[in-house]
Amino acid sequence: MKELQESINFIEHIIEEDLANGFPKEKLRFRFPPEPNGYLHIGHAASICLNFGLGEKYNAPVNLRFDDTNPAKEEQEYVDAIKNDIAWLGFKWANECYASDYFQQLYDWAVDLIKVGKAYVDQQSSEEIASQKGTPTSPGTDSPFRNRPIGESLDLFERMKNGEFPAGSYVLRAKVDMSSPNMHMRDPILYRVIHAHHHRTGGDWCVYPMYDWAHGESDYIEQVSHSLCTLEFKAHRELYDWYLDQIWDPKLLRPKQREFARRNLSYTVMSKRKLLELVQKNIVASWDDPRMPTISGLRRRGYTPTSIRKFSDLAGIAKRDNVTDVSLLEFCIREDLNKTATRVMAVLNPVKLVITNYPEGQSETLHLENNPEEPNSGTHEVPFSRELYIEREDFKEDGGKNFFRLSLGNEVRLKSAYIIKGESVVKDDAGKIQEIHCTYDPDSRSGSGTAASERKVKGTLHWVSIPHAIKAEVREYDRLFLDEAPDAHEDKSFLEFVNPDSLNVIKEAYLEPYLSHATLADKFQFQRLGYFTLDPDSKDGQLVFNKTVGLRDTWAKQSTKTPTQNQTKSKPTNQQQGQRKALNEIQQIGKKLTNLSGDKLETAIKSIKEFSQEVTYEELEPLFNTAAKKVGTRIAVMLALGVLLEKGQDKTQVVIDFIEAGKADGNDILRTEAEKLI
RNA sequence: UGACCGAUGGUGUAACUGGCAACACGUCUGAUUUUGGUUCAGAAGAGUCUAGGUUCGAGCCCUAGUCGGUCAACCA
Repeated sequence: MKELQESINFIEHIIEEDLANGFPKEKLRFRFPPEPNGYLHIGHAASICLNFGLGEKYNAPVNLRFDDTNPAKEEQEYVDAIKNDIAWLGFKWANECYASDYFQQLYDWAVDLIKVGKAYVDQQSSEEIASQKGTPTSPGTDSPFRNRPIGESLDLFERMKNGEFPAGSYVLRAKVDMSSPNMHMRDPILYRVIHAHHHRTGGDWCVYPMYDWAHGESDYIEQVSHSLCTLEFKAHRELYDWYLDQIWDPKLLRPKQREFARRNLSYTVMSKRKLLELVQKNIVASWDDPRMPTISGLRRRGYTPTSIRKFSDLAGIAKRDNVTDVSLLEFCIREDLNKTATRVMAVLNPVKLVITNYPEGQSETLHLENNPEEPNSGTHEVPFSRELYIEREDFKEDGGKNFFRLSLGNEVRLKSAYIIKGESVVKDDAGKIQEIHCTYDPDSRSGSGTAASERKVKGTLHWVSIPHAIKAEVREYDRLFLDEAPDAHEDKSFLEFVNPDSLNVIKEAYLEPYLSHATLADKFQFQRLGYFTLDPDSKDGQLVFNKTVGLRDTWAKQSTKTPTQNQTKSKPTNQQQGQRKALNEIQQIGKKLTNLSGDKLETAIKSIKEFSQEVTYEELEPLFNTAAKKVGTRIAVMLALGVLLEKGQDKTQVVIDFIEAGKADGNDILRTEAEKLI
């Protein structure tokens, strides 16, 4: 019996291999190392879920370590936000660490490096240092201070630390290799002078370690076994290892860095710098604007921790560049909310509905299921009366066959209430519908058990009772960018693709009164519309709801014959195909040829012949060498050759040889086609 | 014109030391449904960037290309 084994990613493969090679499981340890200079986004969630997920899987500790080595950019506000986000996602860190906790140790090690001649103080300008660095294709040159006496470097470094020099005046550099093909090895800077207030160490330090120096050594201090980071740090690995070599005690664990691809999401950007720009330019209101791909933005939008973790899980971890479709994220939140959200009714674009045979002044209390997916979720009360609001889109005077909603002369059910029939409309001078008049079947009340209540009608509408309804603001969101990968255009700024209609505010929506008790923690499904949650902007009596995501809507998809998403998506593909050369088409079709038969085979052969009209002999000839086993391609080439011969191509020896080879082949189709060309 | 990564349906990932290319999203049918939701049943869609090679057998191995990414901050 085959066990259905859950597939593991390449990082887990590495860990499994280490374990298999004798690495003790109890020494596994991970870390999530954010720099507190911005808010976490859905891309970070991939890293968080990877590291903490590994911790859960192997029962290993995971540290939260703030990489706070640059006081100019980092703030306590970000530390707090990051901790909040990770905790919200449901992860627990073993230790809350800071690179700044290790400043003294790092400094001491740096002094040791100087003492053994592996570091020196340089006093050139950053421009000079940069120009000496060379380029990826040409080696660098040594700094004139590279061989400064050890004692002098020691003295200068101490004075740097003591604040005797202005920022930018001196740096401490590692003495590695100025001609290394790896730019990071060309005497990288270990320390620079910065006079700025640090969020934790205040004014204690005037020198701050660079990333490479701080990061690997922090991993070592914390005895992190697997230090996982994104691909752009791949080139840093050599330096990471070199630094470790200088201080590593073989009795202790030696961390190892491995890299994975960062996660991108379609129709948004995923870099802190760009997200910050959106905030600063007021394109969005804040870091937690519900349109932002930040964890805080998604939270405010109504996403749940479960949905984000599920997304990270489904999206996976690998090493190639990627743009994950937002539809996967949307699937994850719908899946979660479908199981958990309380069903309520709300009308966003109202039109008045009058039930003419329902007694004026009367009202009654009906019961609405809280969640049909959850049998024990109970019901809540919803008032019903003679005058209701329904969605304007839910009525058409003459709906036609495929319109399942209310129209004149037709019956629909009002959700959890009665079956009604459209009778007439009242319009204003402009022809806009003011009221819809209908009659109801008093015996059809939902749940009454009568035959009338169990009648089948085409559609069911949501509604709210006008005299009982409460008003609220509802904010609907669309993708922030109109382009699938807004920051992938070399010639254009991502800002050019901002969607001007990403926010739609409905000032007056009508909700059933049950929603007056909504809290920020509640998740609702506005029936037939989508999932909604309360926004923190809400005040007493002034509720504001955010639309998290709409329900799947196959009807809208059918009726709007221009599904924008798919069209924009398929366009480039079509263009590419349109531009693809005829020869490539032939090869492509040819590959499958041997798997086809009957009509499909005929069609394939026909289209190969069509494409052959656009192929020159010069293009085709190289394919005569196609390996014998690639029969499909050879058949395709044979077919194309046939077309060229018909057009007057000479039968050279090369051609004859190819045909003869075809005649001798074991494949029937190839033989037949070859014989036709004798 | 260097070094290092990467390339599998529209998208994201699988395929343990070579053995019928799998899963999810998305798309399309049909059934069920007091949400045009959910659920259920099914379908289409790639022969694994190209060309050679090794092998009984290659997405996995070898060779040569092509395309994409990363690397020259006193950022991380």
